[in-house]
Amino acid sequence: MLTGLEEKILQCITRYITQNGRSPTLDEIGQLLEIKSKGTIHRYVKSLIDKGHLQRSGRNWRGLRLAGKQNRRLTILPLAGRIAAGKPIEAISEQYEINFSEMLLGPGRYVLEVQGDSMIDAGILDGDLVIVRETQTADNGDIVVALIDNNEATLKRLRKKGKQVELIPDNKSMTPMVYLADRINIQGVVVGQARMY
Amino acid sequence: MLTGLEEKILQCITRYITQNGRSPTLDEIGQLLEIKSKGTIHRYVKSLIDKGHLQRSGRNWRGLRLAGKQNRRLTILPLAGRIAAGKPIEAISEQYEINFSEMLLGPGRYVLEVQGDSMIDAGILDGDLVIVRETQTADNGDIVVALIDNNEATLKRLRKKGKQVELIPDNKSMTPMVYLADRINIQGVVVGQARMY
DNA sequence: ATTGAAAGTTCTCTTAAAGTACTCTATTAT
DNA sequence: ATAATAGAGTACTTTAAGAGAACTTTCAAT
Repeated sequence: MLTGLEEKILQCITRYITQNGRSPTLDEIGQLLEIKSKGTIHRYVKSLIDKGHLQRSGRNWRGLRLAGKQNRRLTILPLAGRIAAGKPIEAISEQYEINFSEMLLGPGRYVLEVQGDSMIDAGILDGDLVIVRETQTADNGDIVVALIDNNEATLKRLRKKGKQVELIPDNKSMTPMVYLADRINIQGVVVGQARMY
Repeated sequence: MLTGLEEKILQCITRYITQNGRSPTLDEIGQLLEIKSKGTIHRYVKSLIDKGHLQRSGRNWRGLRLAGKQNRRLTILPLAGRIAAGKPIEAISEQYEINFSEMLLGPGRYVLEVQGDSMIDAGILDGDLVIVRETQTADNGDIVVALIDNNEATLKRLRKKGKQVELIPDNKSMTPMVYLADRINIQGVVVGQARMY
């Protein structure tokens, strides 16, 4: 069970390591999180180590490692290999693991069932589920949940053009719709898609 | 047997946890349910713990956990409603929940990464993940992992025709392949598909 | 090898927030 | 009438979070 700060610090360290390839110092964590006392940081880093989420390699500076102990588990399945949908090629290769919780977890995630065929060229079919991360902002090219005139929601690909916003269906037989930016509210961006047979 | 308030509080906590990934504080529950006294909330939370519907992990803040099956939680997301990919229609409906572990868990499940475009008309794109249930048998129309001559694996839709087996790519520009039944071994059927952006 | 700055560790002190344990009251159904 | 349910409120305890001082260890430049 992690407290709010422990969670924040773990995330911060994780991000730092993936970006910079080495762990941050206590002071750097403090800077990123706007906490002035490295004593405080140290306390929580230590408790993260105790709880098994981090490891310290020796006593080096920047010696923190991610341990990722219990994080996974429920949403992990063996990734058995690649399979050709084109020409038949090799089947099972090495044992890997695929972590669905990365896609699913995190605050502000929810699921929508898709109705209609407008995103069919993006492989999102009628009846599919999309996992949405709540946010007000999105980048060009993102698939977004957009609210039009605070009243109708739709799933489209986003393109911003100055004061205009284009909502583009990924379906050759449909045409993009253009709106003034203030008519459109982004509700979230699609971070995953799933289908059950 | 739960009283009305106990029921409400349990629901409230369940929803909060599935949405935010951590349990609410007593005050937050009170806010959501418009009850001013956290003493009252505490009384009912306690009785829910006594009755076995909730657990408290240590004495932490936000330390409530849903009892019962632990399977849940990580693989459950709120299903917020349907969204039109065609014409914009209504957004959020009632609060439902979608359980990914149904799709993911279970014996003999594994994941394959799809290579190639031969199932593109079924909404399975290059790079997608498919969740496969191991089995030797499959029905007509199933998407299967088929082993050809005990040597090459491929992902195709199945059609059995007497002594022949047809492996059909869901791609207009590709042609089905026909084999004698004894050259084909079914390895599994696709029960799910997922994609991460 | 020495040394000083940077990083890590161990404390104490403080405050705000959350949880717990009561009492008192009102309503409702048996 | 009585017991169960539901709510308000008060007082108290515990936990989370932060500041900062004092200390030790590591690293790199000389």
